[in-house]
Amino acid sequence: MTEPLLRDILQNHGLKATSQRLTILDYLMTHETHPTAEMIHADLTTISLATIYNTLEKLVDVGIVIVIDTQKDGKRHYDFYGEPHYHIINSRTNEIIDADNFDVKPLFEAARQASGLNITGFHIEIYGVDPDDAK
Amino acid sequence: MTEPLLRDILQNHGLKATSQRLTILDYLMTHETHPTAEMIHADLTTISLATIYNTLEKLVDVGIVIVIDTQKDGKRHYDFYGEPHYHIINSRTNEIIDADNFDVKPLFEAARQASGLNITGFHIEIYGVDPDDAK
DNA sequence: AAATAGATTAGAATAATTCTAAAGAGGGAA
DNA sequence: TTCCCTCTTTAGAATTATTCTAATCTATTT
Repeated sequence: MTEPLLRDILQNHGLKATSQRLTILDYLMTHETHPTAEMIHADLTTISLATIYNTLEKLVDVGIVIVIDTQKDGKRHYDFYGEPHYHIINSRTNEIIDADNFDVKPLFEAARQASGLNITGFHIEIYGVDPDDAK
Repeated sequence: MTEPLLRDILQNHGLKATSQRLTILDYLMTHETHPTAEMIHADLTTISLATIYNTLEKLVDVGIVIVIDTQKDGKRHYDFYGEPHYHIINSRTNEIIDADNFDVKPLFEAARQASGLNITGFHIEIYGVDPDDAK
């Protein structure tokens, strides 16, 4: 991704555009691997692990990135959240697939009715298994 | 809850009905607090923390209990999952509300189409804020 | 260019969770 | 009922993902 645009994304969300943040954001936008902090650090070795964590926290706070806890490996996975989407997780392989072929408006309305809250976001994980996996 | 039924729940899922498991399952079924392992241990002091963790893992494996990661306190919260439902989380207070006024069939069908997997379960967390909270 | 609020860093600290290996107990078989 | 075997429980140690510290650096504003 071109640098000026990444810069704008950060600044539009009130974050200083440091070189580390530009690098990490670019990494997240160009990888569909749903990486952990450690995985990012393994690829971006010049950035300290503390900065990886700090930056991810900021990006999550402003809503650019979301956290997925697959609850299988005890680590948090991070996902660039440019367009709202949901996740389909293969229970055998733990592979995470992004999907957006579902309209969340009815769900939001149901949640508003049930809680009285103004709905601000959602996380959806759907679990499945390969049809030809034995049982 | 009456003991024989708890026993059946465990045995129907292939788990031995130990007294610790009966106690923990009863606790989960009678508390809507979405407790952490530590919270359960604080109330059931005679059961070791390792057993709390071991038991929760088993209950999650067989699908009686699910994990909610609110991603706010770094701890896993556990929820008896007798009837499928989704969660509405107040972003200010981190309160977790159970709700079931939503039909997941269309979502399951969308996920099946997107992934080709046989869908086995779901986790949905909807985030919201109190309408009269300032901004 | 200077000022400053915020960011980065290495390394230490924290704490949730998992592991170990020894002792105990369900539940099926006879 | 009693035996037996496999699975469970336990205390405490170990692990490790994440957070903290406090010193140094830098992006942005004036």
